[in-house]
Amino acid sequence: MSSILDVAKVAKVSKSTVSRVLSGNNYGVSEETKIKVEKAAEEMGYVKNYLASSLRTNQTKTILLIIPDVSNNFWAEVARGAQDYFDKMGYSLILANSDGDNNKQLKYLKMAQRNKVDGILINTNDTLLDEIQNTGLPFVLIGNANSTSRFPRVSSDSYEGIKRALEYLYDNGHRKIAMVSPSNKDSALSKVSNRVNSYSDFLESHKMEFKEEYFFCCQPNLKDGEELAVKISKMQNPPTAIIAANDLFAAGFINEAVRRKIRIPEDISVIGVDDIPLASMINPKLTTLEKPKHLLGKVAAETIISVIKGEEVIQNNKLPVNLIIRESSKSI
Amino acid sequence: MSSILDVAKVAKVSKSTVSRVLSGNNYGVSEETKIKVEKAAEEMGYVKNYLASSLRTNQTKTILLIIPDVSNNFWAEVARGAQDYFDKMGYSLILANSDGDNNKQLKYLKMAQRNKVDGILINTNDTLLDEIQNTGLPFVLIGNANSTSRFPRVSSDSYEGIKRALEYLYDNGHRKIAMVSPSNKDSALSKVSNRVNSYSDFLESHKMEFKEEYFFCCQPNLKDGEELAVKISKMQNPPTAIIAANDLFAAGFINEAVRRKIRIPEDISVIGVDDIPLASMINPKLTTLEKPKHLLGKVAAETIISVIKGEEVIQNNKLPVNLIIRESSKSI
DNA sequence: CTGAAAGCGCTAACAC
DNA sequence: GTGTTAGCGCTTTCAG
Repeated sequence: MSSILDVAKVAKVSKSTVSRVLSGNNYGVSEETKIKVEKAAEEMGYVKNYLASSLRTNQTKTILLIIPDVSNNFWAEVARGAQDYFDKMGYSLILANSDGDNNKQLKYLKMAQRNKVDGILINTNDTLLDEIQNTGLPFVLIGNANSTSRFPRVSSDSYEGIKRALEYLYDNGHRKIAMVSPSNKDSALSKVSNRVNSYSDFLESHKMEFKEEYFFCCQPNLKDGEELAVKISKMQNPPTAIIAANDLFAAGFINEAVRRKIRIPEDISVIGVDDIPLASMINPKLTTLEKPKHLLGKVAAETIISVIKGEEVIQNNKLPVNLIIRESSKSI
Repeated sequence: MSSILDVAKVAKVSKSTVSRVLSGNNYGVSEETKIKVEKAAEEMGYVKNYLASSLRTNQTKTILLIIPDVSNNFWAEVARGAQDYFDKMGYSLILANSDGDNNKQLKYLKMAQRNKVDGILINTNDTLLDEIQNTGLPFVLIGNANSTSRFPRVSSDSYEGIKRALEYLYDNGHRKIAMVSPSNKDSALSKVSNRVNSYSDFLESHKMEFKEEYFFCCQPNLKDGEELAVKISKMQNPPTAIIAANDLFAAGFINEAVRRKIRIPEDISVIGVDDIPLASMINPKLTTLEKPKHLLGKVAAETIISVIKGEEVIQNNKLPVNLIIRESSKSI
């Protein structure tokens, strides 16, 4: 492996000059020597050792991304969006899966300091904010728009999204609209959830009553979707529309509902959230609130680079979500 | 940021002693001083700078993973499997998406050298093998079991898997079994594809004839699956079973077949390949050959670490695939 | 415009 | 068992 010194010898200059040329920092290097150096480096197939460079400059051009799980399509898309942008900017992306576990997140944060990454992109709950700050590293939070806005954060605008979905249902004649909140009842009702806020604000502004029986707290997975279908199939006065926890949940709901002879969308319109690939593959194709997954990753990536550069960034950047109307919903 | 020297001062020892203790390399350090050093480091919240360490030791404890696309569930699972293992071993995982594009792969290979990763995990076609070797870095290939076996490689055993699926269909009375190959006809028939080899070997050993009309070459996606359903719906003598290009393809096939009043599995049994989450969510639930995605990543990770250590590794490690029987297939 | 020299924080001979 | 010293390969003053 040839070093800067080898290049210097071949080009018959000092290694500082080589460094000046090769780091792009060639203020005050004559065009002539510049070419001489570049040619020498090219000829001998020199590749710069970023490790040594980083040790000096204290920047690694590497970002740590901490997400719950890449094998969840949502996070995979976010990762992809981020990596695409980083790649363009000459950055590398270290991937870390936390499963939402605080201990794992702490472990990765520690690693970040040792490995000297330039910044951290993380999806986390509010309990770890202090520790994140204590790393002393630049960071950007991803997701959880409802949380504190003291820090740079990019997430999707669920408040507006849910409102959009409710408007669509309302305009199509629905008045008995059930809402599923992917959180526990306490935090949901304590005004911490954008989704619930959006729901209750909408009801209020449309002179509708908040009914406990149309409000559900469930885990955003297939199983809970199926369970809700069971529950609803037994209701005397079931809703005519439902906004699911997410697409997976909606898929489970539809499967079980159909098994119980509830027709979708004739009996109940269902709207998912996320727009995962599955959404357009099930039958009926799912109407859903599309979250800008890839964009979320890209904007988060842009933001962390801005933070690193010391630029001013938006503290709580909410990306618009989009209602995709497919086959699982209809007017009444 | 405190350094090893600060710790040395506090503990009143030399920095080499500190290094000896903190790098775990404490041969010939008295228990007493060891404790003294550890306490000092702990107190001042010292965190080791791996950059400096790496520059000296020439190892970064970082592996580069080059896959086509994380937002494809198959690769996401592989990435997750690898990262889980690396994490346990104290390694970091740099993620790179190539979209199968040679130029992108080359770019990442170049990066690997500069960033001094300890090794490379890559899914690639055979055209880039020389360039990969030329990096001088340890590497392990992922996937494409049918390709050259001159290098360490881990992939799933499609030959055996397809055989298993065929046996299942045969034992259940099927004699008109169609095969879809996710490659073009030339390479498929030129004995390069494990899948096709497995198919023709099976036919031969069961005294069945290879019929052109039951052999299809398609892209492994939803659209091509739908198209094949159209084609098959028009056949005079359609197959009673079909092994799809993959699960996505199978989903497309089923959707379109049902639309054309072909009953699955009553009229045609269909078997997918991959076992993506979708497989168990569509109706009917898909019988499929499950590839050991997570395991693939894990074993690849294990293997690269072995290669780095200079240990002997299996050159062409084929992981067993598993037939999951669900609802899309039945006996005749 | 270019070179000499110091040093980033760590490890690894080599002494004692 | 512990300290001294010389770098790893680069960037960056500081001279000239």
